[in-house]
Amino acid sequence: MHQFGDYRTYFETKHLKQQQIDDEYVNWDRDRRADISGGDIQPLKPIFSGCVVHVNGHTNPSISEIHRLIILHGGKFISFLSSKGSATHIICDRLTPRKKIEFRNYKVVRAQWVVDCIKKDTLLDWTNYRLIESVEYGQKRLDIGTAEISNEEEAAAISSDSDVENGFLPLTQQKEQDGETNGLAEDDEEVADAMRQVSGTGEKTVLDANHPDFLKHFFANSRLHHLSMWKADLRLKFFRRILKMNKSAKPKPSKRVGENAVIMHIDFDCFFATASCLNHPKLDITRDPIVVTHGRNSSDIASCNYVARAFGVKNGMWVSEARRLCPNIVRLDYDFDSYEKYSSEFYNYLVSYDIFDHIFPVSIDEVLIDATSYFESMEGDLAANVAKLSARIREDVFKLTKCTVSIGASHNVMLAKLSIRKAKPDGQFFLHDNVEQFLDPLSVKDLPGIGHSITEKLAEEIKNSSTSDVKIRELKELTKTRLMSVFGEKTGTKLFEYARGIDNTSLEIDTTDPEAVLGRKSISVDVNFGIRFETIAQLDNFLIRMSKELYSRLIALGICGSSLTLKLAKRAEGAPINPPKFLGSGRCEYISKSSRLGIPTNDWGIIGSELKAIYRMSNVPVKELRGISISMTKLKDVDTIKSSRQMQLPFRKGRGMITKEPTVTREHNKTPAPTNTLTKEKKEGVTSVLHEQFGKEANVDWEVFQALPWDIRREIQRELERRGLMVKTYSPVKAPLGTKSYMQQLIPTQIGSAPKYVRVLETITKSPTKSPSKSPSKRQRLSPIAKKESIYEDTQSYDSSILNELPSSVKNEVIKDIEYKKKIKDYDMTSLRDRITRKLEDSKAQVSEVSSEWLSAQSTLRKLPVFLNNKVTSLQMQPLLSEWVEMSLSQKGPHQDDIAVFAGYLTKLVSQNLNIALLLLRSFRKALAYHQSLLDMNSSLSEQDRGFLMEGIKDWNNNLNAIFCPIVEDYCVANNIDIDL
DNA sequence: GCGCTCTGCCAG
DNA sequence: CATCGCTGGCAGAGCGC
Ligand SMILES: Nc1ccn([C@H]2C[C@H](O)[C@@H](COP(=O)(O)OP(=O)(O)OP(=O)(O)O)O2)c(=O)n1
Ligand SMILES: [Mg+2]
Ligand SMILES: [Mg+2]
Repeated sequence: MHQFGDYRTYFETKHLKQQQIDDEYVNWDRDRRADISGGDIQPLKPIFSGCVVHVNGHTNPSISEIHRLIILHGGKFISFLSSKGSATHIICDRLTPRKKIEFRNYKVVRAQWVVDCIKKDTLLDWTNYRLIESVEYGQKRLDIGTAEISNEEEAAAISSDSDVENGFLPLTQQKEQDGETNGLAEDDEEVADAMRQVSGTGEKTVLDANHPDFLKHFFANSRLHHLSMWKADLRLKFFRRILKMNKSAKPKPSKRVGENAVIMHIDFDCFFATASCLNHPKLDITRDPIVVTHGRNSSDIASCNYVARAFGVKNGMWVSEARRLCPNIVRLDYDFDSYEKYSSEFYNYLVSYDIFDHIFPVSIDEVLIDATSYFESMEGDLAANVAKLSARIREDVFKLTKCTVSIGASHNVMLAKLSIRKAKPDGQFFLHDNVEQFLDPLSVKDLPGIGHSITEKLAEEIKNSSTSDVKIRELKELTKTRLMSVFGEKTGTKLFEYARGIDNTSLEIDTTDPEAVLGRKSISVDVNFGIRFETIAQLDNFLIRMSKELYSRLIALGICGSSLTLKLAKRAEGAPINPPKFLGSGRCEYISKSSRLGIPTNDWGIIGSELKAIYRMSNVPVKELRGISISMTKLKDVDTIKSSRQMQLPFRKGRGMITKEPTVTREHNKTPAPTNTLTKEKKEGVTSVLHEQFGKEANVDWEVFQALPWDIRREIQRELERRGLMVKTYSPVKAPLGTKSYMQQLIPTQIGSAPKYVRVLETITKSPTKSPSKSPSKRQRLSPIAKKESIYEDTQSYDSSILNELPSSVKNEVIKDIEYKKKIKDYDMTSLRDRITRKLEDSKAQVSEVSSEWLSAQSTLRKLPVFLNNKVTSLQMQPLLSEWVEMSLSQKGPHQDDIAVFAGYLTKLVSQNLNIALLLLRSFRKALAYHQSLLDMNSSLSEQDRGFLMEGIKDWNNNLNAIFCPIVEDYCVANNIDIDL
């Protein structure tokens, strides 16, 4: 990879340079024409705006001519493909079979297209110039059916082996006859090189989560991601709409339940299938069995039409299963843009009615409407009126979207949802009388909110035999008490009431709850696809990318959270290493762990560090990971945080702030993208503040510093180092092992006889484990502290040094490793040790040894002199405290003198810098939680050790809760600060 | 009885 | 090659206080 890394850099640089040259050329040309025409120039129409064009092989006109034409008309030209997807069009007059597959996801178009576009002065439909002719799909037997290149290419790819069985004619491709010799006779050597990059080993396609662009790529293609995002957007939009309407003093319709209420449930029929099918006029949604999917076997079917359903095909089913049921199934590609478009038409139409009491978006293709008032105000027969409105809505929506919707109506939400099942497809049904007869024969599974598990459990409860599906008629025979004892209070009641047609769900969105103003209670990023890691470093990188994704979403909403949860999917016992679905998660066991951050944040550095720390407490080997979810709860509005006493914190506002590396944003996100410019301004601002402070004193506001994005922090840190205001050795960037220096401060010479320090020697040494000469004495073994420091190197962001909660965890892991090495065979531990050794080698630092006497001398420490040392800043305390906790644990807890000293210190700190105080308390909790978990999972501890540790942890917790926490709490109460310890 | 964490369920 | 198994809310069990 290394050699290719350089190669790639070369290309990237070259790429950037070319854009500059292109821009210069465009300017030059404009000036030239201005000269010719005497200043009065007609700017060329930017017909290729948005196009990124790449030329492959020999073309007519030539590559250089195309290059010129494209850039003069507003397009971009790239002479190589740095990664898939960077070009929007590939211009090519000949295509080898190999290239055909390589370019399957591009719009491959003949050079004449460029010429004709300029002739017509407009961007012509590229499909008329596509290199490969459209496939005929007159017969519905075809296993394809899209006009998109990708499917044609698929067809071409499989034609050789399965054309007979699938019953379609291979494409006629005389072009392929040209073969390699002709097609690859590149006159542009650079292009050839670039192509080798793409097709060779150097450039990997986005496959698993290790690729830097995996998240972007994955989310761009994930239907479930789209569904979730659309839903959240809609909820927010309608929530805001209600807020606005309430403000404009419009009396909100009173809630009505019972006989009068009319709830309408409107839902597109097989939405994705119908919408995608509209891209293919030759297909008939009412006759051809159609599914929307990515792949051909273990790929999910997002939506299938009603023809396919007649065969037993269902949404969510795999293609292989569907094909078994219906061999002639036609697979179509997703078209998320068009789904969004149709949905938008639909919702705008509904809003324009302005007669409904409530409009409640359920999903992109589905709403619940409370039309009680409207029908109350109508004359005549209710059923007739409902039918009339339903028919009109269906008709109008079809005119707008060419998609059919169905409508179910009844007196409550549950019955409306059931009614629509009867209505579909392309129908309507108003359930108003004979409810019991309607319900009785239905399956319990049909009830909304009652899924597989509950149904199964109920089946066990009712019949002795399992699985046969329980009808509502049978459900009614169970008493409410019985249901509640089996399913719990809520679920039991729900089952009981639903069976009798009772449902009091209101469509009204509660805007009175102050918490509801945020529109949500949690926000999360989940990935359970493509998760395959070999090393913890890969995982760490991915966690950072996840954190950045979460950060962008928090920023987009202008919120922060103070509780973070990491959920891991671990390959289930007995599940195959490679599940049937490529890069899927397979059968998994789920483990979740949450952490209170103390104060709300959206900083990805903090989030990332925290996640790494949580993971390390999880005891799940990286190789076993199949999925990762992170989620923020206890959300707060950024403005609320700002106005509530913690103003000094530089929390980012709703928009316009972003770290240097722009984070992935959802493609459909309408929020204006934050700009880098603002970051720069911000950064300069911060730096100048810092300059002022330098003038006064070397008094860096660590609190502010801590809350900054890591890149800014690093910049400031460099500045501080330059000015000698920050101990350089605290920087893992420049001196990874340097933190040893504070160990020297921490443990002064007064203890014991002939103290031996951990020292970092600058000498370059290959093998740190074999350096007896530099050792003060005794047997050689790696210092746990030295190991700890080397771990820091794994993290690339500066925040990990100052903010990381991890140190104590990892360090203790290592200590445990050393102490109980013989007893522990844990996979993770071993790999951790390897990692450390390797890291030490990499860092080429030689660490001298700590004798066992020295270690035991430390554990008898009674005071931490650091408290008396004014030179140690508050933040630098953090790692020291972890040391303290750990040392004292072997003594069944901290010494009361130490507690008193720290309590005194804390009392002062709290008024000076609350944030740091909170951070320190958190360190304690973390360290204790970690030790606790070690204790819990390590069954090989001796009873004595266990007793010591248990007592120590208990004692610590008592001290923490009885002494330290009240100090902070009292201060906060006195100053009216809202905290969450 | 209350609040917290963790797990499971469900829908689109 | 494949494939793109997300996300948020609610309920319940279990635990500490
Ligand atoms: N397991 C699922 C369920 C749904 N969807 C997507 C595709 C669906 O088209 C869309 C809407 O979901 P519906 O439940 O409304 O299903 P359909 O619209 O496809 O069918 P119908 O509503 O006619 O039952 O959500 C999905 O991707 N995966
Ligand atoms: Mg639908
Ligand atoms: Mg739907």
